[in-house]
Amino acid sequence: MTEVPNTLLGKVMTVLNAFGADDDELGFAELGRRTGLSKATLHRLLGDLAEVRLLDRGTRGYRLGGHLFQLGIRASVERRLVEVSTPYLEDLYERTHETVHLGISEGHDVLYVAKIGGHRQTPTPSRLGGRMPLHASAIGKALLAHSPAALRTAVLSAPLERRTPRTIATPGMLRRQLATIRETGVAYEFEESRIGLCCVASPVLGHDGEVVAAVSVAGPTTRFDPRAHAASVHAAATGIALTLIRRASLTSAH
Amino acid sequence: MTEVPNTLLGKVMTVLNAFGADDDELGFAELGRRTGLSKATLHRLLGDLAEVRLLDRGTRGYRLGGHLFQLGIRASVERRLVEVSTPYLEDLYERTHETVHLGISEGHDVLYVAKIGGHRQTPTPSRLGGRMPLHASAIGKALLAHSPAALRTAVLSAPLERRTPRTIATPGMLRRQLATIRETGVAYEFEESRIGLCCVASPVLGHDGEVVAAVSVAGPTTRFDPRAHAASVHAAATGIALTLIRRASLTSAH
DNA sequence: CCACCGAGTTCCGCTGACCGGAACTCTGCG
DNA sequence: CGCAGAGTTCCGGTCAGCGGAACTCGGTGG
Repeated sequence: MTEVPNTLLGKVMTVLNAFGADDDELGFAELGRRTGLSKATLHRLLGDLAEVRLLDRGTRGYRLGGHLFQLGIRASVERRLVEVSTPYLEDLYERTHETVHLGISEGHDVLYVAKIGGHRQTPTPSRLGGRMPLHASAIGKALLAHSPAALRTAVLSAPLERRTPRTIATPGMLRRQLATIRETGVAYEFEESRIGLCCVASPVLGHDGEVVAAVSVAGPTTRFDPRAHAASVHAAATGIALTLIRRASLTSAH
Repeated sequence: MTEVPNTLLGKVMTVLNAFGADDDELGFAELGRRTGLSKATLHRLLGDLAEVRLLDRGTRGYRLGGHLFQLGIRASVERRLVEVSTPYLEDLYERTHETVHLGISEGHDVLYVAKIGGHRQTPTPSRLGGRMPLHASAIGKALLAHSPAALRTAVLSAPLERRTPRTIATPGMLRRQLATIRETGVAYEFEESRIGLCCVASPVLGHDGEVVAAVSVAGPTTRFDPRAHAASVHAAATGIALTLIRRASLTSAH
């Protein structure tokens, strides 16, 4: 865990971060366990957070509140990314009719920030707001390959968690793949995050080459050939990148 | 403004709420003006907020932080709504090729929570996370018509802000429209939020008739006939409602 | 060159908001 | 009935947070 200063804000963040991507509602006791706060403190804090709607009271506990959603959707950098990307993701979906993702890098994980997949989408291990280790998915590898060296060595020197038997779990193998990805701008994944699932991904690069996000298309191993869609994914990622840069230069001009 | 208790959390919310949907970055002084906090307090608070990434430091000030985005995307109720709705919105977009919106009711405003519109989308006055008075748009009227009587009377008795010359600004007229909408389940708008723009909207109702959200399709007055798409919009809204209810009964079963 | 202004930062002593241990209520369960 | 786990309330001590004031810094104009 990260070092949490003993301040109100620190406690607030501890509570909010106690909610994982898959948690719907958490009860008082569960939150107590996860945060390590004393009952009295936690009780008061939860009450206060609910009052400002950073948390909502549910039937069986608390959940992240509507106000949080409202604020989050306004976070300008990410919103801009989502707004700009959406049309390209739609295109990509219309072309492939497979599940399309947009993810950003957050710590040693991918954070999924957008997803388009139609009604009969192939089950992916991703949820909006969900996470996946960087090394265990196409989108993650695309991000990682173009990340600063510091992050890459950090990930490579930490143990590589296996999500499936096919997850790349040896640093050497991963390092070689990343080199290839950095050259080609395309990352593949064959059942590395979930059995039965294949992906292609491509990075969205900013105006001085730093990686901003990555786009991927995922489909079932049986009928989906990632290579067939590499060009489309790459084109979408490039399109997003160009639009972002154009927008940025417009606003900073004034 | 709402009464803000003199507590840290209260100040935090004051600061975060100082950011409007259109604000990108706000400077120290501007935040001081909007929040009314003393310089010393504000300075410390901003530093702390930046440290936990509820705010990010930009080149010319502060903006809502990445952590906020991450938490917001996890707020379960809204995330579920977005996840369930997306496929239906995609359908609607593929069918109409016009800008599609999803909005929820928040105070006396619509809050736009999703938007699909392709590259050449017609300019709408909405942004993701943006707001619009309930009475001044199709999506707002759809929400309002199915809202609890208390909200309706509150909106009807407050002055109805004009966004264009065609905005419905007389309570009588609005009340009559709302009655019709409640019967038909379809709301129209003709240049009431923005000149040149027409909309159709339909409410997404929960399992005991309460309104959860609303869907709309918007297009330019010149080539867009809202009536032509009423059925599609209504179908999408109903589809979302059914899926939401099905999901809810599944989780509450266990 | 200085005087002025607005933006942002630092200092410091006072104080009440926040802390957490402990005692309490309220369930459901065997 | 007694116990265990969830959640709530009480209360005195203390330190995090408060804000006035004095400061730096960069720009502007007289």
